[in-house]
Amino acid sequence: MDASAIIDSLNDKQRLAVSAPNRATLVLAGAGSGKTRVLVHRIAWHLLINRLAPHNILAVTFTNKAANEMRGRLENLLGISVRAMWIGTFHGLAHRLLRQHAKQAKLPDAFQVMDSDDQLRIIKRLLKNMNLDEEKWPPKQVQWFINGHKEEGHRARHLPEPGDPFQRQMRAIYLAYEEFCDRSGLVDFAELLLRAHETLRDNADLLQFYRQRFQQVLVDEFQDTNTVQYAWLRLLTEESNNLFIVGDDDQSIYGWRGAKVENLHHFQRHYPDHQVIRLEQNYRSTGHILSAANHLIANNENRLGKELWTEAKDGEPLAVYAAFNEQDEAYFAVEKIKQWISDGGLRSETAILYRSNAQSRQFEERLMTVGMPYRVYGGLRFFERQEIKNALAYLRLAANRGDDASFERIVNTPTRGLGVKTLDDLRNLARAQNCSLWQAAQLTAAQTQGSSRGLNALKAFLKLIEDLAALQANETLGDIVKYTIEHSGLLDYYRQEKQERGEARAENLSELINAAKSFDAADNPQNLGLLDLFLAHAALEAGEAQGQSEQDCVQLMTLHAAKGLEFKLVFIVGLEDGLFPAQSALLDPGRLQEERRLCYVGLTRAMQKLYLSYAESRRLYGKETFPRPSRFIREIPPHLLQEIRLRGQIDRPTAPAPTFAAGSPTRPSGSFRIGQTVRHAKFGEGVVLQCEGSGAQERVQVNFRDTGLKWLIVVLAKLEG
DNA sequence: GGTAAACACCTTTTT
DNA sequence: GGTGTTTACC
Repeated sequence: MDASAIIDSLNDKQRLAVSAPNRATLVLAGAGSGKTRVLVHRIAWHLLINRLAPHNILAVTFTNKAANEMRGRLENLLGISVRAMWIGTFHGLAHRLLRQHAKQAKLPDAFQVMDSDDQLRIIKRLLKNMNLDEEKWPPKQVQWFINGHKEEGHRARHLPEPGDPFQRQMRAIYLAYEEFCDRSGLVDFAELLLRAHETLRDNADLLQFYRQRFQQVLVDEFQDTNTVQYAWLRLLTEESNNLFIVGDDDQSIYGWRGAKVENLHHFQRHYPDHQVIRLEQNYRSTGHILSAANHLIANNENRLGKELWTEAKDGEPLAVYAAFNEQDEAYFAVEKIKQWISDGGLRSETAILYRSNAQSRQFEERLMTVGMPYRVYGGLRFFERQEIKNALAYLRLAANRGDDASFERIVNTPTRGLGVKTLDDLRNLARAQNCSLWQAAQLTAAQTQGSSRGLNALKAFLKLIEDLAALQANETLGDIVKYTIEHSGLLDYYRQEKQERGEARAENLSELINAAKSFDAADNPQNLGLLDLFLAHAALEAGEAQGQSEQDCVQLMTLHAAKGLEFKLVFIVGLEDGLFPAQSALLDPGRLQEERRLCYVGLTRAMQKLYLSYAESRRLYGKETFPRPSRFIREIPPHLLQEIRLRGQIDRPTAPAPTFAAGSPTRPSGSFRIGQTVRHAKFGEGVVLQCEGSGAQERVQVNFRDTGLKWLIVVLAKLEG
């Protein structure tokens, strides 16, 4: 394979990026401009043209999916395996680093990774220990505080002692949390990043080693990096300047969880010699869709600047549908999808995108009634299910008796007569002795006289865990997991649980056994315990929400989840001020801009046809609301939009949307129908929402497009309609 | 220890 | 309004 094979299939800008000289490079890659392609080909270029070995390259992504895709495409392009190459997520790579250098990282060899759920449990336990009221110190907020500081690179001891008593207490909790994690050998997600950074920073020889090893560092979705992630990258590349980043400031939608778009600006300052390459040719969408997206995003400030273009045709205008209410909106979308199918399209080519998960319900119900298969993204993933987490907790406790979090989780699951009383005694003893719950349990079992129910149960539990631990020394991973699930009593416990749910859980448990049997740690070649790696894998890669759904189905997801995907037919629904943009963003210019970028991401998912919809009336938290159409619709030039009606003044033929009957009944006797479009001399155009009274008392409530809700006396208002 | 009633919550989410 | 979680009671 030679250079031409890497270069030929690319456009000029992509070539420029792939063959760029070895110095800091920023590729501003617009949506659908082939950014993964550039990354993959750039790596191939290093291997074939610059003669680098695979282990000289570090490629970082945010999700496992992106990492897997990159590796797959690379191997496809090169026709060889690139196992020696470090391709992975920030967290995965940090984990790998820490495992290999646990000593320098000041971590126990068998340290365990915990997910945010584990973290929250620990915080709750800690608050109880410290006698703090959860009302006053909400665990979620504590978690947010701790993670926020870790992502900024701050340890509790680095924080100045605040005067504010609330902050001071927060800091104290953070300190206690760190202490607990250290003692239990537990590492949370943010800790992986922070610890990896500190380890390199504080071990000169290690840093030198990796700086020499990673001659090229490539980063995907750079706009999503947080402070520590960027600091870590900088540490590795500030000498060589060989940092190749791909990103799009217009698609930065994770500011709320610590991502810093500013890192793009920092990069330009920290690497003064850098080059910038813009990928602006879009291969995904029609001209009209792109034009709409460009106009929308032009309303944002401080952009690095970029305008997408395409050689594709303009295509159809974007359709805008003003639904009567949320059910009507769902009805509309599903009708259009039915049409798409009958025109020969696939369900899997269509996606309904919404701002918040709660919105999926209406669409699911509608899809269900018409019997159309669909798939909702999001929700609990495999390794996050409680039965799985319980099974893992047994494995972890047996592997590491100091893991109090796991101890708490399973000591009485399935129930074995270890109630609140016994546990409280254990916790008190553990605190008094400053030891783990496990040690406290051992002490109790050894010292307490008699044979109360609780004591026997405790002894049995200790024995069980010891047995499981003995097993771990000798058996294969698959057998360890199998035996653990069976002998812990979990399998029986879930089997006898009510019907379907129990069955599903038992099934998941056997799926876990399968996963263990086929777990292949080849990607992590050190001679570390396979079980430890498996457990870390479970935390770092939570798996899919649903199993392989091979079926051709309509795709439902949040706009966030849609990033990186594309569909021929896209619906962006709930385009209402207060919903999208979200209520809390309306008054904050910074957050409003992020909402706009989210909308931009949504628009650019569509390849052929895009529907935008909003409801004129929506039930929100049990209350009827009359939102106004989203400002984002107004930011798209009218000539790109086409208003669609299924109903309205013309006629509403066969299908009165089911909800009209369910809502307030229309009054055939009155002069106006609900949903009817009317015109007022002063207020302009609007839609009738409610009618009441008759004759001189007849009043109608109208939602005017420009001025919002008004009640009008019919005989006075001179409404046309 | 398991169930029902009361209660809080209500963007977005990957690792 | 709907859901998930804590509390109260048997």
